[in-house]
Amino acid sequence: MSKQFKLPEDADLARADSLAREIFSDVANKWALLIIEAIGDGTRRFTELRASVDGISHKMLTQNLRLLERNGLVERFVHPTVPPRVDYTLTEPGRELRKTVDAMCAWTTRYLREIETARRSFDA
Amino acid sequence: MSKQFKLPEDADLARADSLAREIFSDVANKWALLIIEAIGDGTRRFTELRASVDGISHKMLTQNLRLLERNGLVERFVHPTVPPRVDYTLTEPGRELRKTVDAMCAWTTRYLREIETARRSFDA
DNA sequence: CAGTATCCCCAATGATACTG
DNA sequence: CAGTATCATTGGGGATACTG
Repeated sequence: MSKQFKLPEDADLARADSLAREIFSDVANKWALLIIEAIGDGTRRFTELRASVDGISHKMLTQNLRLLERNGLVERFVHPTVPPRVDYTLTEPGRELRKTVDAMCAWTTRYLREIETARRSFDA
Repeated sequence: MSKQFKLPEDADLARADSLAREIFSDVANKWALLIIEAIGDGTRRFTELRASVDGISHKMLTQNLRLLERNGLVERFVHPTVPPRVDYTLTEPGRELRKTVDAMCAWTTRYLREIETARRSFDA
């Protein structure tokens, strides 16, 4: 049985393990990863993200931004102006995670053709 | 607007782009990634995977294995025996993707505590 | 054992309307 | 503009039974 997460020898190892699974579930989803990628190394506003993450709904964006914020991957700056302006940036953990997302995107591009071919042969 | 996927200067760039999004959606989901991680560098049987991927249902396992097979990330060896025996292994693209999954798992472990802290402060 | 098929239902999601 | 709240819908996903 391969363990997905290497954990420190800890008294409550089981708790840490379940926490790891929980975090992984939060993070290993399409929208969260695409949002992280969209924020990138910049500062993005809500509307910018909405436009930049293709196909995401208003609700999904807020929901996932809250999730990312709660896990400390994204920082939220509310400008006390009217109309309101909110800027999102990645935190250090967020930036680190982004590196792996970058790798996943690169992987997708790299194997695009192979995958297309595999699909065609499978569908036949 | 940041583009998630860097694509070759291609006549039908748009098509490639939508394909990339599609593949990313297939791949950037919890179950697919955990299955890839569970297969690892070995040869795993259906039942082994079922036991190894915590919380996955019979249905989700078959479904995601088919998806991964269709995209050419896992290979399926059916032994013509009775009872049947089916072995799953990662293909080269699958092994490459696995590296990024490994990175994500490592990230999870690395930031476990920070995230836990962030959550607590957020929930307050 | 591995896989398909069926039923069924709850939760995830979209659409819409409203507020500071 | 950014966000919350509410409602309606659907399809994701579980449970179960059946087959080669």
